[in-house]
Amino acid sequence: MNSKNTKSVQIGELAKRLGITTRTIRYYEEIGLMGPPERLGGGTRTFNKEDILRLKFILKLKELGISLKEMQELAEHFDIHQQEFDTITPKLIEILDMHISKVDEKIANLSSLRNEIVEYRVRIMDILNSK
Amino acid sequence: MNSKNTKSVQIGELAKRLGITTRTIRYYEEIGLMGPPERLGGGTRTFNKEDILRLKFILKLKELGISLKEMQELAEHFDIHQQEFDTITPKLIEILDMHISKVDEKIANLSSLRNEIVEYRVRIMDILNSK
DNA sequence: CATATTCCTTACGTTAAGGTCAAGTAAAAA
DNA sequence: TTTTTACTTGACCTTAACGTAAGGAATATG
Repeated sequence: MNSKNTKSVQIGELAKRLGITTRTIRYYEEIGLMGPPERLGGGTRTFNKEDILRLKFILKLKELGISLKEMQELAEHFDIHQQEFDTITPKLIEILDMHISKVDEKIANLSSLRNEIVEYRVRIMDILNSK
Repeated sequence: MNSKNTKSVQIGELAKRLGITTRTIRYYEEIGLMGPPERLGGGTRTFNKEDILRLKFILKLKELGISLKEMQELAEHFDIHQQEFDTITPKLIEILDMHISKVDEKIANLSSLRNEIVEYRVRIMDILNSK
């Protein structure tokens, strides 16, 4: 079973739990989003509760459409890195607000795009019908 | 001036007119969207009225959010390739309709994403305020 | 202990739509 | 004619977020 840490998990198990691949987890570590986890004697990664929380947080932000690069910038500002992971600062609010605006903009763009397509469609239909 | 064709243009001029780069035009030819244009003695590409219309059409569809790959499929179905470029068939209508649905879906997704972000934001604000 | 499973690192592949040289010709202008 | 542009092909580069081996070591199971 487990020797020192009561609730540590290996990478495969963790990936399965979260519905992602091991590659994804290693990748997040690779680009500095996850910070080096503890390792077993042989080098096998071990993730504790905190690591898991952080990973879930990352996945949540990703779900919200925030890119990994943006998360890196986020991590620069207030340190997700240094255990103060749950000390959420106004900077996050700021970023979320920016994201809301971005989303609003995208919606607006898509709406006018939709109109254009519909118009174009109408014109084509007219041509077809006038033959 | 011009010897045989009255209104033929070279690639640089055409690119400038349409606000794109020469690379783009060559690329469209490369992937078969444009079909081989006529050439001068030395190999310089020459684009006639028809070529220009086709290119404009491609750019229009691109503006509408249709990918180059989709245009290729489009070209398979009814031949943009063989001068019947302006014989618009119902297949184009079909594709435009598909696109309208896609756009609608994207809008819906972004809307619920927006809600989620706002909710998340509210929760964070609550945490900050309760401190 | 042997085998099966999981894990490790390294590193190239993937997608879209071109961008960016580089080396070499052709055409247009002076 | 010389110089300056413009054009040619070929080939490697770019971004995001991983996918997918390859080859080897470690852990778990019978």
